[in-house]
Amino acid sequence: MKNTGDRRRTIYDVAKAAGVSISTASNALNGTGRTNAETRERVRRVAEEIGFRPNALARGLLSKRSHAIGMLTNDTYGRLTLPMAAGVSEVLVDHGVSVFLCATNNDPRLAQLHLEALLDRQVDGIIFTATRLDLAPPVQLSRLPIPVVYVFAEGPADSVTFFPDDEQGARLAVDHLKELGRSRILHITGPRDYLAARIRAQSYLDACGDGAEAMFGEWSEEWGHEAVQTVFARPGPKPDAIFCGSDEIARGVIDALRDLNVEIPTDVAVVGFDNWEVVARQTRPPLTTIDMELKELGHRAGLAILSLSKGEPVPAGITRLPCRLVVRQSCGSPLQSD
Amino acid sequence: MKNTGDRRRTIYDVAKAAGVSISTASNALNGTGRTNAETRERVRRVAEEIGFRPNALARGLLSKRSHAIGMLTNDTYGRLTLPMAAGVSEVLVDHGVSVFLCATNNDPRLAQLHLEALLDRQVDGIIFTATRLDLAPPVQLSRLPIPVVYVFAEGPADSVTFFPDDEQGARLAVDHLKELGRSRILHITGPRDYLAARIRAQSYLDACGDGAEAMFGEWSEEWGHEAVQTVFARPGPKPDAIFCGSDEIARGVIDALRDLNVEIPTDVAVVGFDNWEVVARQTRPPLTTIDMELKELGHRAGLAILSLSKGEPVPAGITRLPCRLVVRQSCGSPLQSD
DNA sequence: AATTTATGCTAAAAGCTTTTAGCAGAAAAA
DNA sequence: TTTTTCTGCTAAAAGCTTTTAGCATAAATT
Repeated sequence: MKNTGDRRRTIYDVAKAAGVSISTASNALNGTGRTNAETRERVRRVAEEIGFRPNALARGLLSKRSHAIGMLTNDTYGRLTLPMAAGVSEVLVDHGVSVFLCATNNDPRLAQLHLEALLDRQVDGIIFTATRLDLAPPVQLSRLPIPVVYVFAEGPADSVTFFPDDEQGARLAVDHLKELGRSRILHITGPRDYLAARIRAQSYLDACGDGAEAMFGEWSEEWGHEAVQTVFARPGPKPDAIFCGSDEIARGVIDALRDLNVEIPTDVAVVGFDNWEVVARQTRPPLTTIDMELKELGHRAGLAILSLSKGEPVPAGITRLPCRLVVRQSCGSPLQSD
Repeated sequence: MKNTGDRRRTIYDVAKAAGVSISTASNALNGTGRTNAETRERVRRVAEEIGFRPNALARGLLSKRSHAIGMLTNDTYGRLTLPMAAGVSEVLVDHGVSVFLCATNNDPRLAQLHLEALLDRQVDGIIFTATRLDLAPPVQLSRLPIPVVYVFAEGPADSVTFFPDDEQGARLAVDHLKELGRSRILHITGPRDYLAARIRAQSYLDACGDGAEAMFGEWSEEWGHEAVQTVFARPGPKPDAIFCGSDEIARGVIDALRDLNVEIPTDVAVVGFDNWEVVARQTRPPLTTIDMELKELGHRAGLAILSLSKGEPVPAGITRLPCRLVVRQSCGSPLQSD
């Protein structure tokens, strides 16, 4: 008597098969109202048998909660979005909440279209994410009737926002280098107009004090390569460690150092930022780097939007989640499996 | 009289404001039934004014079509999934269809959970995607009441499936090398138990004939590096071109060649596979490679599931979409901007 | 014995939309 | 004039669930 595939079973089918009314069936299944234990069991058994599953549309229509949220991203080739989206999805699926993924391509028309579709679908909330921390969303998200959470993206002043703690991450890198006895630490990072780059650089400067130098450039291997060549070509003392603003830069740095016959980590230790495994694992030697815990960011954002959608209070403002140091072999630490 | 944010406007509000019945309002808005042109315009204007947008839940409940689909993936760090998902989303948003993203992490329990949630939500179809072509889905997808499309993943024999055309892609690479006058072409690729690796290798062998050699190993830079060392250490003629099974391998190959002071492309030309920009653009010289057109795969899968969900016929079986040669500088072609 | 309380169930409404069937009135045909 | 056709609208049903209000019956209290 399993569902024979002709059409989905409804609670009406359950009620009929169990010989009770629809309301009793509903009460029995949800544990609401007053039901005899025996009836309750019977209804549940019957529901199980015929393969009844409540229609989420009907349920959402009534409760005005769709148990779905939208995730708006402007990143399409992103190593950032998918780990976060997976984190969101992972933490919400156990609460019966599904995630609409909307890739806006940074196109305002597309963003507007997606936003309207999400509202029409009565989503319980929206998570906005971007590839840059300081880029405004391509669409007006502030006066919405549903909660919005920003993750890896800047929202209005009083919004709920999650960022990786760039300052702490940078400190983690510098402290690690210092603990290993390095004293002349150089910082090579991305463009100065990226907030994240500025924060990391400032944290590095605060930690290293006099003689510290932050070189801003591009988020590319090429820039890392070029910066190293510049530094090693000019007169004066050479660094014994380089803290890079991204793993890609670190990769360029490592290549350039090898070209110069500088030993890693003996002569110069290198730390990256991102823990982008496919890069960090493949450098020679494998790269010690900072992980931004993207999945955890997704978890937190998911839980926040869940609370907000239930009307529970969530502290507004920016929450910065700690980064994690991933030790590989580019700093001369005791070799350890990763 | 714009929506003041207290609650969403319903068609009841439209009807009242326009002084007509609910059915007339619905007919006017959808162009169904018989309506006077003047009334129709008035209703539409009023709807616009008060910011009415139909509730997708109610609509879906009635029509039994939710205008949403699910995308099931077992890849979480994927450079593959997001471009495809973006392609799907992009092509469907204009048809009013939204996409649920479900990351299964290759965990059958999670996959089952997601699948049930999707069915409860009455999705119109499911797109399954994986990181490997020949991996079975972690959950039973065959006897579902809704259509399923497989993309970059293997489905049952009679299912609708989209793959990149690995054979054509490999041929593209080999032909390109031959046209440039290379004759001793070597193939370095991933593990033999990957279907894609076998297809590409076979295509390469067919095109190159006698003396061709396919070396199977890992999908890693390290393997590319190691393979080159092996080949150049042994006696006998050396290749004048290397076709790599992935951009990562190509990267390792290029590094190893540089270590051996072999000039690229003068002595050896290199072609990759993936057009994974962040790798292919950063090698020195930038890598000529094969693009699998992941976004286009997403487009096609999206259109296929759309047709299927409307009951329109879609040819079953495997459709292989052509790959594209991306010329950069690792083969000695005339330098061109990319 | 008469009244109150508790128990287990059900009918009906609500949530929002689309579709079906059908009702008046006007215009056209007989 | 009477009958038919057409036009423009509306009431009501359907889609599936949860919740509210309430109805019998049995048990407990006065």
